[in-house]
Amino acid sequence: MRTYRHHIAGTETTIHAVETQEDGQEAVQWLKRHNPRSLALDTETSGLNIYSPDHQLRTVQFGTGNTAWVIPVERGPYFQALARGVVLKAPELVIHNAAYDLLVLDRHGIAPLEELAPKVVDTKILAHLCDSRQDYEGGVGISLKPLAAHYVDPTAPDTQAGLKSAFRVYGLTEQTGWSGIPYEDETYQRYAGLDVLITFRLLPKLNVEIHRLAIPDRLVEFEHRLMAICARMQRTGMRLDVEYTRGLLDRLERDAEHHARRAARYGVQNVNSTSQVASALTGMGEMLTEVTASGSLRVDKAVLLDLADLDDQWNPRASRRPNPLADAVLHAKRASRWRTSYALAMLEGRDANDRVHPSINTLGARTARASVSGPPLQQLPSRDWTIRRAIVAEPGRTYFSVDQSSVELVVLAALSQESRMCEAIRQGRNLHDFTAKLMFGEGFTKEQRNLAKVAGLGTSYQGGPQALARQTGLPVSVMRDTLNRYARAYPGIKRWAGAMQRHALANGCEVRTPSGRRLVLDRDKTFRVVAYLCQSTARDTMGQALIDLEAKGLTDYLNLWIHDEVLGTAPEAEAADIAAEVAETVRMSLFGVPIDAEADVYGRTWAGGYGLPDEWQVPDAQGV
DNA sequence: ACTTTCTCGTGG
DNA sequence: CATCCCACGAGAAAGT
Repeated sequence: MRTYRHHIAGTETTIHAVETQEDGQEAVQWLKRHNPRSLALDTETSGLNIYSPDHQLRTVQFGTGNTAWVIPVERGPYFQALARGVVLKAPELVIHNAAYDLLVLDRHGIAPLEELAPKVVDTKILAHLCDSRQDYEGGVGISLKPLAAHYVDPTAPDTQAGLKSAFRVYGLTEQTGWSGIPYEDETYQRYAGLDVLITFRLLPKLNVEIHRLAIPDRLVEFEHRLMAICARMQRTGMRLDVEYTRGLLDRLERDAEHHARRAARYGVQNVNSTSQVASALTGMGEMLTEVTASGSLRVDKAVLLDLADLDDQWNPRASRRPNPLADAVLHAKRASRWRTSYALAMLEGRDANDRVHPSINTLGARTARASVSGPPLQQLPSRDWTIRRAIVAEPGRTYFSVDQSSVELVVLAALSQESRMCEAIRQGRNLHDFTAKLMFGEGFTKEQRNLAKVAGLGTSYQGGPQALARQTGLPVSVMRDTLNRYARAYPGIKRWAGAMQRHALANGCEVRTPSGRRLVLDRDKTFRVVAYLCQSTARDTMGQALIDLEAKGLTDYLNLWIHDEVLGTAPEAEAADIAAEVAETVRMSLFGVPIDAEADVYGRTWAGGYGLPDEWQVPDAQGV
C-alpha cells in the first residue's frame, strides 16, 4: 500500500492507495473502526463518455476529511466487491457532480443508480444553490477546484490540471491520459484521494452557507430528486439509426464540398475563415458595415443572408442582386457544421447498442436551466427534419413530446400579475392574437401578429429596438414602435420590471425566485432581472413537473428535457394515452395563472414532429 | 506545439 | 439613458 500525507487547511491528511487484497482488508478495518456516518466518494475512469464501448472504471475513492482510500477497481473482482460493499453500506455519500459517478457505478455493475441516489448529497447542487455563477462570471464557481480554493484551502492544487501534466511524462495527451496513466503513478493516486478529502470538507462549509442564505430545504431536496431523474434519462439514452446517419454524413459532406467549390471561385479557400470571407466580399464591392466586439468585420448569418438576398427562412426576398459568394458560404458552413456537430457527434458518441446517452446537467445555467451535452441534443436544427431523423424509437415504440405553451410569457404574466395578460391566459385566449389586438386593433395582420410575438419574447429578455431589428431583419423604427405598443398594451410589465430592478439593487444585486432560489445579478446589468426570473421560474415549473411525473411512474418513458419540453418514447398502442397523462401532469398553475401543455405523438422517429416526408419514414423492418 | 480567445450557429 | 436571456461546441486566429 502506498500512503501519502497532504496538508489541507493546516491539518495533515492521509491518502491510502490500495494495491493488494491485504491493503483492501485494512480499508475494511478502518471503516469498521471509524464507522463514519458519511463518506465522500469519487471515481476515476478512462474517459467522460460513460457509455462508449471501451469505457472503463479505474478507481473508486472514498473517505472523510482526513483519510482517503483509493481502490483500484480495475484490478478485478475483489476490488469491485470491496467498492460495492462500501457504497452500499455507507449511510450517506457525498459526491461532487453525483450524476456522473452514480452512472459510472451503475454502468460498471458496482451499484444501481436507484439504490445510491436517495442517500447522496451532491456538493455541486449545494454550490449552485449558494451562488449559481461560474468563477469567470464573478461567482465562486461550480466545479471542485474554485470551490475548494474558496471554501476549503486556497492552496489546494488543481487536481485535473495536475494530472494533465503527469500525463505528459508517459507521452500521453489529455485524450489518452485518463485511460493510459498507470495506477501506480504517485500523482494519479494522490489526486484521486485529494478530491475525496476536499469534497468531504466542502460539505459543512456549503451547509453553513445554505443556512446563512436561507435556501429552503425543500429546494435542496427538489434538486437532488431532479438530478436522479435526469441521470435515469441519460442511462436510458436514445436509439440512433446508424444506417441513416451514415448516409446523412455522406450527403452533408458532398453538399459542403459542392458549396465550398462555389466559394473557391471567388477566392475563399476556407469558408470558415471570417477574414477570408470578409475580404473577398469587400473585393466584390460589397459594403460590410457591422463589426464584432474586437473590431473585425462581421460576416455572420444575418449579414450573409442580407447579401444573398434571403430572408431568415432562406427564401428569396427580391430586394437586391443576390451575392453568389454569400450564398455559397452560407450553404457550405451549414452543411459542414451539421456534419461534424450533429451527424458525426452522434455516430461517434453511440454505445455498443447504437444508443446515444446525452448528459443532462440539471443545473447547467446560471438561471438553473438544464443543459445537455455529448451530443448536444437540445440544439438540433428544428426547421429541418434531417438531423432529428437520425433518432428513432425501439421497434414497436413511438416518440412523443409534451411542451408547455408559451411558458416564459405565462411566467412573465404570473410574476408581474399584469392584469390584462393574466386574464387573457386564464380565459384560454391565444396570447399572441390577444396581444396583437391590443397593439394594432381588431383587424391586425399576420405580420402584426408576428410582431406581437416578437415583442413578447423581446420584452422578457429586455431586448431593445436594435437587437430586435437585427433579429427580425426589420427596421429599427418599426421595432421601436412595436415595443412602445407592447408596453402600452401591458403596462403592468414595465411597472413590475422597474420594481424588480430596484428591489435587486436594494438587496445587494440579488433576487429570489418563487422556489426560493437565489439569483445574483451583475451590478451593471440589473436589467437582466426580468429574463432571469422568467427563465429560472419557467425551469422550475418543468422541474416540478418532472418530479410529479416521477411520482406517477411516468419518467421511465422520458428520454430528454429540452427546457419547456419533455421528449419520450412509449409502446405504439399506449403512446397517445401516456403523452396525454404526461401533459396533464405538466399542466399547473402559477400564482393563479394556468400553464398549459400540449402533447404530440411523433411516430417512429423524432423527425415525425418536424415535417418528415413519407419517403423518409422508418421502414417497418427497421431494427426488428 | 499547445492553450486561450474570438466568432459563429444551433436550440429554447 | 438604454441595455436580448441562457446554453454547447466547432473552427480559426491570436497568444504563450
